[in-house]
Amino acid sequence: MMEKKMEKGEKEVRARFAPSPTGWLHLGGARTALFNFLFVRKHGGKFILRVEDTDKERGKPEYEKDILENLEWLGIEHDEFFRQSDRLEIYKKYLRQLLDSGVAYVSKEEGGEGKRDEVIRFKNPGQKIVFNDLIKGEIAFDTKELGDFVIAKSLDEPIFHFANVVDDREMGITHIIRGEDHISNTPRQILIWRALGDGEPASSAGKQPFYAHIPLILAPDRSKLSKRKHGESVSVAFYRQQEYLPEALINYLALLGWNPGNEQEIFSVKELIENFDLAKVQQSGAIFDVEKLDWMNREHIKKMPNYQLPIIKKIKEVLGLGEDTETEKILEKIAPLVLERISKFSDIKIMAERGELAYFFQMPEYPKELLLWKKDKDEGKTRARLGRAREILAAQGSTLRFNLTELMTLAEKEGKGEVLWPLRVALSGLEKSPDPFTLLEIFGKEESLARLDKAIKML
RNA sequence: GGCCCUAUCGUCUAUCGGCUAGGACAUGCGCUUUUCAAGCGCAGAAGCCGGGUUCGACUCCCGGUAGGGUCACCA
Repeated sequence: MMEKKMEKGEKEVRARFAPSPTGWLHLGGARTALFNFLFVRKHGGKFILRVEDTDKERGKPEYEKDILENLEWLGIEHDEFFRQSDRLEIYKKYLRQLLDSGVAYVSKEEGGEGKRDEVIRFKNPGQKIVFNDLIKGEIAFDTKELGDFVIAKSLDEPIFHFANVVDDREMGITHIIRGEDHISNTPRQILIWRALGDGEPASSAGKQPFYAHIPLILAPDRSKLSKRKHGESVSVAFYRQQEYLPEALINYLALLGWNPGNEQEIFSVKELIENFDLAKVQQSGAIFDVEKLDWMNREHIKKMPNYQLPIIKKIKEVLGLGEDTETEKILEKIAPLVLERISKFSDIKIMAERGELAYFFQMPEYPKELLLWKKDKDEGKTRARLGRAREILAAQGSTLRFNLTELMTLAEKEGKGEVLWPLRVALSGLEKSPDPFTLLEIFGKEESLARLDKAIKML
C-alpha cells in the first residue's frame, strides 16, 4: 500500500471506526469504515478499529465476530484494535476526575424498571457550540436544551458519549469520520471533550479532532437503512454470501456519496486511496442501487486476470462435476459464455437451476415441439433441414474450429430461423441458449452429430 | 413538535457564476449468425418553489416547501 511520508512536525492522521456489536456489519457501517480507511491510507496515518461494547444488554459476541470478519473480507484492515470493555479502568479514572472537579455529579433518580436510582450526570454549562464539519461546513448548536445529560450509569458503566470521547482523546484521534446521524451527538461530545481539559494529556490527546459527517445510505424509500425495515440485504454478509467480489462492493460503496470529479467509475482499492478526498464527499444521502452494484461487480470480474477460474470452480460445485479432462475442456470453453450471463458468482447456481448448464455435459432431454421454428412448424421440413445441416457438419474435419460458412449459406437460403432454431435446440435442448455456432464449436464434431441425430430421430 | 442536515435525469453523480446542463446504471429502440446473454449505436429523461445579489444564476444569500436525521440510564 502506498503511504505518504509524514512531514516533520506534522501530526499523524489517526481515524477510527467505532462500531457497537449490537448488529451485523451493515452497508452504512462498511462505508463509514471504508471512508476512514481510504482517508487514513491516503495520508499515511493509522486506522483504528474500536469495538464499543459498553452496552452489556444488547451487545453480542457473534455481532462483533461478524463485523470483524466482514471488514476483513472487504480488505479494510486496521492498524490498531481496541475493545471498550477492556478499558473500564480508564473511563473510571476520568469519571473520578470529572466528579472531583465538580464537572460531573452523582444524581439521584427515580429508578425502577431497569433504571438506576443513581447515575452520573454531566453539569452542562449550556454553551453555544460551533464546529466546522469537513463535509457539511459550519454547524452551530445551542446546548442549553440538552440539560445535564447522563454520562455513566456508575463508575464502572460509562455510556456511549463519555467512553467515546475519552477514547478518541486517549487514542489521539485526529479525524472523526462517521455517519451524519451522529451530528446531533457532536455538541455534547465536544462539551465532554472540553471538560476533560488539556490537563491530562493522555498520549497525544488534547486537541479537538476534525469532524466529518458523511451522508447516510438510504433505502429506495429514502429512509435510513435498517435491518428491521429492509431485511438481510442491508448486511455486508448478504453480499458476501451472494459471492460478490469484495473489491466491487468497495468500489460501489466508495462511489456512493463520493466521486473524484472525473468520469471514471471502476476503481481498484489502490486507485480509490490515491483519489480519495473528504472535500468531495456528497452532502446528501444516497440510495443503494443493487443494479448498479451488479454492473460494477461484473466489470470487476471481467478485469480479473483469471476470471475463468472462479467461474469453473463454481460450476463444478453447483453441478457436482468430476475431474476428467473432457469435462475440464468444456468448462474452459463455457466460462466466457457463463460470464456474459451472470453478474455475481452465485448467479451460476441460478443458471444451473434453470437448466442452463447441464446440457453442456450431457445429452439434453426436450419435447420435439421445441425443435419447430415458430414461423414454420412443419416437421418434415425441419427434419430435412437438420439433415442438410448434419451432412454439412459430417463433411467437416474434426478440428476444433469448423468452417461454418456453408451452414450459414444454407440458413440464408432456407431462412435463418428455419435452420438455426432447430439446430440450436438440437444442441442445447433449450428455448434460450447461446447461438448454434458457438455450441457447435464447444461440442466438436462427434458430439454435435450425436445431438443432431437424436433430434432427427425425434421428428 | 424542538434542534440539525439536505435538495440536478427513475438512481448514483459532473458543474466550484457563462449550460446547447456532461457521464454511468436502469429504461426504450436498433445492429450483429434465429432465441437468450453480452457487445456496439441511438433515443427519452433533471436544476423543488418564490424572492434577492449580479451583465449573467443549477451554482451565492434569504424565505417557503419537501425529504431525512436526532431528541435514552443504546451506540
